[in-house]
Amino acid sequence: MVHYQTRLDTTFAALSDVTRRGVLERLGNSDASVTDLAQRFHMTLTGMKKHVSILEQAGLVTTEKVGRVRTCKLGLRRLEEEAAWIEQHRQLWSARFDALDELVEHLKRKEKADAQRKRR
Amino acid sequence: MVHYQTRLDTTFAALSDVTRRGVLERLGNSDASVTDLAQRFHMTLTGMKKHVSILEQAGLVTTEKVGRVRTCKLGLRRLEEEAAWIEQHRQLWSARFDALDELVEHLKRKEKADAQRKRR
DNA sequence: TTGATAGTGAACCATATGGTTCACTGTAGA
DNA sequence: TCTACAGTGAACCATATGGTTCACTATCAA
Repeated sequence: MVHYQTRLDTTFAALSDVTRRGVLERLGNSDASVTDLAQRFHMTLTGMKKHVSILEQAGLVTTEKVGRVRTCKLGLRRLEEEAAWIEQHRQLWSARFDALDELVEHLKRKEKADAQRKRR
Repeated sequence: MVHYQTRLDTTFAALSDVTRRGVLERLGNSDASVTDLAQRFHMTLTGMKKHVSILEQAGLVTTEKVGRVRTCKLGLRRLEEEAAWIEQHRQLWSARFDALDELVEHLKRKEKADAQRKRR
C-alpha cells in the first residue's frame, strides 16, 4: 500500500512539470535523442538529462543508448493507476454534486409548496 | 495556453503529495474541519492548514469558516482537465503499443514464411 | 469575565527541485 | 590520429516544499 502511494507520488510529481509533460507529448510524435529534446526545450543537455531520468524513474519513458546517442521513447507504463485514481475521485465529486442538486430540487419543491400553502 | 499549463502544474503538484490525496479521500466521505484533518494525519494545525490552502488554490477543495471552525469540503473542480490529459496520453501510449504489436505480428508472419521457403 | 479551543501568520529549518557550469568519457568521421 | 560531438557526473545555486514552533486573534461556553 505504501508502495502504491509512493508510485502515485512519483508519477504525479513527474507530471507536475511543464517541461516533462512537453517531453511526453514530443515523444508521442516520435522518439528523440536527449540533444533533440534539450534543443527543443531551450535547455542544457545536463538539464534535459535530469528530466529524462525523472520520467524514466516514473516509468513514463524508456531510453536506450546506441553509440554515443541516447534515444528516448514512451515507456511501458500507461498511466492506468493515475487514470483510475482520478476517475475514482471524479465519481466521488460527481456523486456529491448530484446529491447537492437533489437537495436544491427538494428545497425548490418545498418552497413552492410553502408558497401555495400561504396563498390559500 | 500558458494558463492551461500552469493549472495542470498546480493540480498535479497538489496531487503528488500523499497527505493531500489522503485529505481528498477523507473529504470524499464527509466534510471536516482543519483540526479533524490535522489529527487524522498526525500533523500540526499549521501544517494541515498549508495543505488545505494548496488544495484550495488548486480548486480541489473549498472551505468556509463559521464561528471559529473552518470546514473543508470537496471543491468545484472535478479533475476533468487532468483526466483528459491523462486519457489523451493513454491513447497515445496505446496507439504506439498497438503499432508495436502489429510489427511483431508482421515479423512473426515473415519468419514463418521464411521458414516455409527454407523447407522447400 | 475567564479559560479553553480553532485557526492564522511569521519565522525558521532541512531537504528537494530545476536549473546551471565545468571537467570528463566515449564515439564518429575526416 | 585528430577533432568535434553526445552524454555523464559532480558541484553549485536559488527557490520551493513540507514541516515545525511561537505568538497572536477570535470565538465559544461556563
